[in-house]
Amino acid sequence: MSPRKPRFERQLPQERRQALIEATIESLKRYGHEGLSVRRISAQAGVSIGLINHHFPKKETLIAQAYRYFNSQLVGGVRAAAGEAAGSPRARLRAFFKATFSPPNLDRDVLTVWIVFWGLYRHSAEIQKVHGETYHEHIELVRSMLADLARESGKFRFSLRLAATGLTALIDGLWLEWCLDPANFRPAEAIVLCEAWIDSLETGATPVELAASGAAD
Amino acid sequence: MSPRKPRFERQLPQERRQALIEATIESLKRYGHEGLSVRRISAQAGVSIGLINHHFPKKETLIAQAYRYFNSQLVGGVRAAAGEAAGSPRARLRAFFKATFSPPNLDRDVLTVWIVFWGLYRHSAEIQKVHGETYHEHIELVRSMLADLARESGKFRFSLRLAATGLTALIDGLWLEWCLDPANFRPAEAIVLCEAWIDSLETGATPVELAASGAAD
DNA sequence: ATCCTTGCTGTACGATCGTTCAGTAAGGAT
DNA sequence: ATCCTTACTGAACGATCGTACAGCAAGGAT
Repeated sequence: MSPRKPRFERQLPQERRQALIEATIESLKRYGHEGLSVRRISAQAGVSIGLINHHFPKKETLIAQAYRYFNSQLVGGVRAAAGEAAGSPRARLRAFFKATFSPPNLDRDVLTVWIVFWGLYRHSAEIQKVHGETYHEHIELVRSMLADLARESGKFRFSLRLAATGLTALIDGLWLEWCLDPANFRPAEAIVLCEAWIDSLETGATPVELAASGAAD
Repeated sequence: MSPRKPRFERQLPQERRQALIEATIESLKRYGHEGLSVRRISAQAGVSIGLINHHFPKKETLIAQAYRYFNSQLVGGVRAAAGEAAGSPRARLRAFFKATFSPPNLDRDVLTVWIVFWGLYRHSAEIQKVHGETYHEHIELVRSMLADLARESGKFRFSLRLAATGLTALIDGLWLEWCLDPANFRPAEAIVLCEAWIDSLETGATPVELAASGAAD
C-alpha cells in the first residue's frame, strides 16, 4: 500500500489568499455576475466553501482585493509597454496605444469582469476606494505622457487636464465599443483614431480656452 | 358605513405591463443589481409578487423589455433635441452634444441602470438582441449627422464609418467618466472636446487611410 | 341582481445565497 | 514518535431568490 495521499495541502495564508483572488477573477470571467458566489469561487480554487471566510472576514473584502489586483495587473502591463518604448514621447504614446488595444488588455472577458465590479460600485465603500486609486493611477499615466509631449512640441489646444480627460475618454470609449462588438472595427483602426487625436492636439488652429465656455452648464 | 374600497384596481394588460416596466427601471436606479428581483420590482410597483409572472412568462422577458424602453427613451430624447435644432449640420451636432451632456441623459442613475443591464449581456440572448438594435440606432444617428456635415463642408480625414466610431467612442467615454466621478470635469468641457473632434475632422491636414495600417492584426 | 371573465393575490416550494462553527488532519516542531 | 498549531473541511442555519398555482375579487356583461 502506497502512502496515503493527503486530502488537501496547507498553504501559507499569503499564498492561499492570492490563489483565492485569482480564482475569483477566473470565476467572474467564466460566469459573470453569477461567478460572485463563495461556492463558485471556492470550486474554481479547488477548496472548500468555508476556506474563504477563514482567510477573508467578509466576501466583500475578497472582492475588493480581487478588483485591486485585476486593475493593477492591467495598468501595470500598459505602463511597462510604454516605459520600454524608445525615447520620444510620441513613441511612448504609440506603444501605450498598441498595448491598450492588444491582448491581454483588449479582451471581452476583461469587460465582463469590470462590469461586475462596476455593478458593486454604488453600494460598496471598499470598491469605491479601490476604483478611485486605480483610476487616478491610470489617468496620471496618460497625463504624464501628454506632459512630455507638450514639453517637446509646444502648446496644446487644451489644458493638460482637459487633453488627458479627452484622450482617456476616447481610449476607454473605443475599448468599450470593441468589447461590446468586435465586428465594429479593427484594433489597428482604434490606434489610428488615437494618434489622430494627438495630432489634433498639436496642429489645432484655434486654442480653445474654457473660461469662455464655462459660463453655462 | 362607507362603500368598501377595492383592495386593488384592475388594469388593462398593456397598461399594467408598462407600469411594471417603469417600476423595474426605478427599482434598478434605487437598488442597483439588487433591484433585479421580482420582490423589489413588485414592491416598487405596488402589486403582489405573482403579478409579474401573470403578465410576463419569465423575469428575463420583463427585464429585456425594460432595457428596450429605457434605451429608446434616452436615444429618443437626444434625437428629438438634434431634430429641433436649426438647419445647419453643425448646429444639429451642437444640440446633440448639449442634450447628451445634460439631464436626463447625464445622470449617474442612468449609468447604474445600464451597468445592471450590461451585466446580463453575456448570458441573455434577449438582452443581446435589444442591445444590438438600440446601439445600431444610436450610431446611425451619429453617422447621419456626420454625413450631412461632410456633404456640406468637404472631405473628412477618415471614412464616415470611422469618424462615427471615433465620435461615438469619445461621447460614450466622456459620459462614462463623468458619471463615475462628476468632479473630473464640467459638462460644458465635454461639449468643447466633442466640438474639437468635429473641427479636427474637417481641418486635419493628412487624410489617414486604413489600408496602410490595416496590415497587422 | 347575478354571472363570468380574468386581473390579481399570496402562500408554498426547491434552489442557492453568505456566514458560522465544531471537528478533522496536515506537517513542522520537539 | 508524539505533540500542537492552525489551515482546512463540510454540514447546518436563516434569508432570499424565481416560479407555480389555487383561490379571491373587480367590474363589465347579461
